[in-house]
Amino acid sequence: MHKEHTLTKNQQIIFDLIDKSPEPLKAYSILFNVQKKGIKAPPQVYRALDKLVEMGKIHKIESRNAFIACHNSSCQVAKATAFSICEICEKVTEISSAGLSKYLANFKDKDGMKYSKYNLEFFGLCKKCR
Amino acid sequence: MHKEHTLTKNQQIIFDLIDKSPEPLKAYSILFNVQKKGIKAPPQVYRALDKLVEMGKIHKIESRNAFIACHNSSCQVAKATAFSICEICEKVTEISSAGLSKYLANFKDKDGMKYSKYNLEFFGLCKKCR
DNA sequence: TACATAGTGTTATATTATAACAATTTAAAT
DNA sequence: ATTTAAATTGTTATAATATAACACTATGTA
Repeated sequence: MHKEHTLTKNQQIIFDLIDKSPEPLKAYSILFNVQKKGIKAPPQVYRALDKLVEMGKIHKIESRNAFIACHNSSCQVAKATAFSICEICEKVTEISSAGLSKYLANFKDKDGMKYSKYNLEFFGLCKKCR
Repeated sequence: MHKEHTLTKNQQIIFDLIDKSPEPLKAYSILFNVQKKGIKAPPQVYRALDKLVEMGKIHKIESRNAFIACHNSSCQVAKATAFSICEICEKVTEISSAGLSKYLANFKDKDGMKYSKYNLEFFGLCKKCR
């Protein structure tokens, strides 16, 4: 178990915004929303995002270039992420399934290779959109 | 079984390039490589890429913004993709594991929802890079 | 033929992300 | 407390990725 990270000012501002958002946020949308708090330029946003991702506080949804907060308190989630994405309303939900994460964490390819990290994105229609 | 797609001129040029490449290619790298063949502007490349992805002839590696040819003859691969990515040399391999695809195709989340499509990216070190 | 659909060529621009460098803050170590 | 190293910040500029919009051409089919 590693030390709890304390967020820096910019990290905290940006994390709070993402954490409050019901949907994944894109970097420039974050930028526009935090300009009133003094964060004026893209590198400030991207640096904070990078650190937050490293810490596992947020995750990047690769297929959408957007970021959501992690609500999974597990330490491993930064290295083992799974999401469901609705192709209509774009709602994104982090999947936490012990079965799934166990299966993937133990998955070995043909050469017997195991992996240290994975990201899985499922696509379909959410309940509302069916 | 749907009709075999015949590739159009631009699609064929771009598919051939990707298919011959040992590594994933990025859109602008493709563009530079096909300019001598008369494909001069980004939209021509992106349009061909979009169609090729739709057809399942190539896949996009989301975490890398790059494209590789599908060598999996299965019809389902466009909707069910898994890759291993070496974090040192960036080698990318498409994983074809019946067990894995069966597991994921049948995966249901907490709400009992099934998904029509998924993309999985594993990260680690390949044999050479360990 | 004529009509619809898909593909092409082109210019411009939107969106996403990083390089580079100076200044400041923080943490830790004498 | 003072110094030092490391991390963070602020800033400008620019790179890299991707799409909008519109005119035109090719292809398939009624």
